[in-house]
Amino acid sequence: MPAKPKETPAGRNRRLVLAAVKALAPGEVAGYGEVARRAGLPGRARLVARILSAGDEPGLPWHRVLRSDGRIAFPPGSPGFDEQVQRLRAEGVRVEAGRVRGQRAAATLDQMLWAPPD
DNA sequence: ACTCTGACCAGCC
DNA sequence: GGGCTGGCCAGAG
Repeated sequence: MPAKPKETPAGRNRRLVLAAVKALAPGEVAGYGEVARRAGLPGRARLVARILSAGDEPGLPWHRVLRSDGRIAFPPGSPGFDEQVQRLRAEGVRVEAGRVRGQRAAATLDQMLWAPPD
């Protein structure tokens, strides 16, 4: 076989992030930081945001990724905002005023850090 | 190489 | 709950 496509660091990170997002089950939501952490890239929340904004990878459940406070990342009223809300509701996620109420939406930091394992 | 800009986050006040 | 600050780092100009 010809030359192997030598994966760049950026390409590797992208692959890890995409995998972490794909791992989210329908109805499950996670914050950008949480996704980054699961991808083995703690502190790289912004990288996750950038990768999602690229919009590649068809079928990627990008709508399951929220800000750490449970809010939609898009400005309220924007096309992306509306679409994300619709997709989430279609999966049974409760969304009110741009805020996700699903149990696992990382309610508050306190709960996130001290929440008992279910 | 340098500056700006982000679908972000956590710590503090 | 709200506002500011510093940290993160990859593209674009």
